[in-house]
Amino acid sequence: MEISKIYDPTAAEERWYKYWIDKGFFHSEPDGREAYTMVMPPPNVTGVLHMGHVLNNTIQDVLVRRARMQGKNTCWVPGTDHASIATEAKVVALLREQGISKHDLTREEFLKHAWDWKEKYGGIIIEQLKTLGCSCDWERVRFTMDDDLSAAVIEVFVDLYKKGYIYRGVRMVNWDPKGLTAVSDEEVIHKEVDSKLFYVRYKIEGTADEWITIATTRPETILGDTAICVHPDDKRYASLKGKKAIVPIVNRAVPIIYDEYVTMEFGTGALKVTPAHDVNDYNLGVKHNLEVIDIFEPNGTLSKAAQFYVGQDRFKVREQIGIDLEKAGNLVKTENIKNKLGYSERTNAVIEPKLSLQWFLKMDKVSKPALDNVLNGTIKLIPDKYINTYRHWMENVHDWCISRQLWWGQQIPAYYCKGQKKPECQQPVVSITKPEKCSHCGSDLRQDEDVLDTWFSSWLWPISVFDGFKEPGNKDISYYYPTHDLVTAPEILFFWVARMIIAGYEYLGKEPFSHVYLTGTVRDKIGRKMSKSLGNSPDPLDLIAKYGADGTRVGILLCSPAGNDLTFDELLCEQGRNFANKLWNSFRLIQGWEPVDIEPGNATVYTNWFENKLSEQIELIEKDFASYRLSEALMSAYKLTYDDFCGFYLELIKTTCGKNPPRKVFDATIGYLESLLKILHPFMPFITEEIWHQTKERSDKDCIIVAPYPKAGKYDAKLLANFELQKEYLKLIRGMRQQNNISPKIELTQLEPSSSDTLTAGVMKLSGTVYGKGSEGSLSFVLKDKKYLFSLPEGMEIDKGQEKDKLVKELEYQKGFLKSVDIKLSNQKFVTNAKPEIIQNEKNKKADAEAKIAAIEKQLQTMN
RNA sequence: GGGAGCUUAGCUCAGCUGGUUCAGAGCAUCUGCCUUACAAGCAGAGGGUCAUCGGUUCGAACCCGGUAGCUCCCACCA
Repeated sequence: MEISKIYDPTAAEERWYKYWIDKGFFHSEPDGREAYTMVMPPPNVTGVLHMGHVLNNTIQDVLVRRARMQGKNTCWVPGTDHASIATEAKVVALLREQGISKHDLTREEFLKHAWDWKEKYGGIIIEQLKTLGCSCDWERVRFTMDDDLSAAVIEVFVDLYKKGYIYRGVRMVNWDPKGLTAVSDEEVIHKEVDSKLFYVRYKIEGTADEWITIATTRPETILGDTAICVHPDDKRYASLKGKKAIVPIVNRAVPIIYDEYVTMEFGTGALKVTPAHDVNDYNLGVKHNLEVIDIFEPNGTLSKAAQFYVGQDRFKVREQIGIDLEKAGNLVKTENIKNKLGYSERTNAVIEPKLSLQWFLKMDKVSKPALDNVLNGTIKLIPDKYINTYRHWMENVHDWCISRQLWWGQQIPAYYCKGQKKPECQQPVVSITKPEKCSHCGSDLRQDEDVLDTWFSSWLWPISVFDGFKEPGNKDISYYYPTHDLVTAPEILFFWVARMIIAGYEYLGKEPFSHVYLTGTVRDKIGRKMSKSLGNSPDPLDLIAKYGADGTRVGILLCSPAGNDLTFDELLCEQGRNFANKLWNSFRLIQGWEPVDIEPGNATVYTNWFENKLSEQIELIEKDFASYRLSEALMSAYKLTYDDFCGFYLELIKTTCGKNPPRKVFDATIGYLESLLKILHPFMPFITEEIWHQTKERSDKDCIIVAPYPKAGKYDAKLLANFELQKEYLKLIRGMRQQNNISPKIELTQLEPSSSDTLTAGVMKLSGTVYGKGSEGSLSFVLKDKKYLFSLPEGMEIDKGQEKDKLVKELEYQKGFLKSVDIKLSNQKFVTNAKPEIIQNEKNKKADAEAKIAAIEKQLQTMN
């Protein structure tokens, strides 16, 4: 059968993915084997696959596939997240396009639209993950708003409320005027921006021309001012005690208060106080019993309470009020400054601090075990530099604002009495199901309008996907929990990872996972974060179409050390594709061989070598996996295949045996190829499966996806070191052949390094000009301190170079080295502090150097 | 404002307890080859004051300071 020179991934990838699912390789049920469990960080249901997902899910798939090949019962649970703000915003926008306003709909009507939308578009990312080759258990796919999962959320809310960890209160929250909801502290991104500092003077009440000047970046909030605050020690303002200032525009008299909170050095040392729109001002307001005037509507326009500019946007008002203040003679000056503003993570709107009634979870009640168990290593963060960050956050954690003024999500199970006939009626009733009537007065109840923060459902993910709440202690949860690895982005270490750990300890008393692998952020070639808005992210599906899923996976993995950001370049995918093709062609070569029944002879040397090499490299790859250095593991496998197997081993067999290798050699070679395929399978699942089935006839379940992962055998390090020289030699000969147009027969019969003639040949630099003095027909050289003698290919000439210079330099170097060893050995401090074996080591080095010096001197004498 | 980390070849990164396993890998570049597995290939070559200044040491990419640049996290000074 003719096999194509170029490997075409498309057909094979689709075929094998279906095959794996058909044969049930992805599905897991509890059994007697050791489990390997992983839950996928659920992508937003609205999402489409981007490079971050590719990175994240490729890493997960590599870990999962390797575990599966190691014989573990592997369960990778996929799913999607309802992402309340993002999804609701999308649905609202879609409805708007259809001319429907959210406010014209009832909650039920809106939710129906949202669910329709979810059914239609929600599965996209799931299908895309399949293209990438993710071996998830698709029979277990979950959505954070599935009935079971929502029920778990409600149950947890009620439970925490009963424990007294959840409370409702008026607090200053981060208000997103675009999303029209409160967001948590973690969802606010601070950015430095250029802004203007306005110096505004307020007249002192009852005086003709006495003023107090304040500095503010937000002059529009003047309308909500209820005090002026100065430092009690500030002499400039000492005389104003007990007086009042007149707020410009609104002409309201407000008290001048004294508080140490004010920095005397900043601005004018006087501060306007707007308790409704600044956290600090709010605190001052509470302390000094100030009036609170909320001048904004939820959407960021001015409310009636502002009296002026009603209905206009806050930023427009800021401009206008500057002009108006100037006209009125209140504006002293403006200054350009840089300050930091909070932006909403989801909508990018400038966050407005706003007082509102929200639900909170007291974090200090639940966070301790989550901190302790990361610090004591029960849960390992990879890389561990994140431990510090994690600790800092956990030690300073604020209460979590868990209510959102949205409809898409789990509605808060709190019920309020409509009648309010008795004082007790004011307390909300929190319960899993809606009570019929108010137990105090018998009135009807209404449910809290708000939904819970999305993270309030995803923090239960590792438990709820195994029905750990619905059916505590069920077969799945007891078998699969705790899970093993969690692969996610560092950005959500607090949003999600920390909270999952909290929930894990709170509800199961156990960590949800043992290792957290934090991936980097995918950046483009010039270091910018890849994002849709910048348009600098390639569409992963295009990459897969162009380079195959295997090539794309290799491409992203090659540049992804744990925790470091990675600069992605499409070139890497090309490298991946080329590698796949190389592998394919190595198979083509072997496939074209016809073994004969003769004894292997010399070829045994090569098979023996490769066996050793394989063991050495498998051991190395094991180590890389153990420390989660996936790109290193891949690189080792890449070099083993490309350089050692294709570039050297196959080349040698081909040269010595032609198309008819001895059967033993042939069988061994197939075996090596299979080992390589297995090692590569987690990285390149498709091509390896494809070749696996072409090497021989196989039964339907004999697939590489479940083939036993190779184990490292014993190997002879010395033999391998010698062969590295053989490789250099082979390359040398090839180079000679090409450059001199001669064709020496490649015969590597002298595989043992020559022990004689230590320095007679001098120093030869293999990669450059050949220096040497060897006799006709032989060549010796020094590499890594050892001398080797090989037969010289016919027709090759030795270039007699500056041998003497080299030797002189070597001599000087060795003498200098000897001196340093001597000094070290005579150094009291060193000797007293050093371990005995280090001293012995130094002594050996000294002896070596002395021997070399003697040899070089002798050599130089013979040359003179 | 506070904290963490980084800076090694054109690019992306290895480099453990300071030394003779220390200056490495892959990619890219250049040169020569379409040699029957593979041009998505083969052979060869060039390329680094290990950011910078100082210190410790017999010896520093590595340890300790200073400086510069970059990144990230946290934070309620208008």
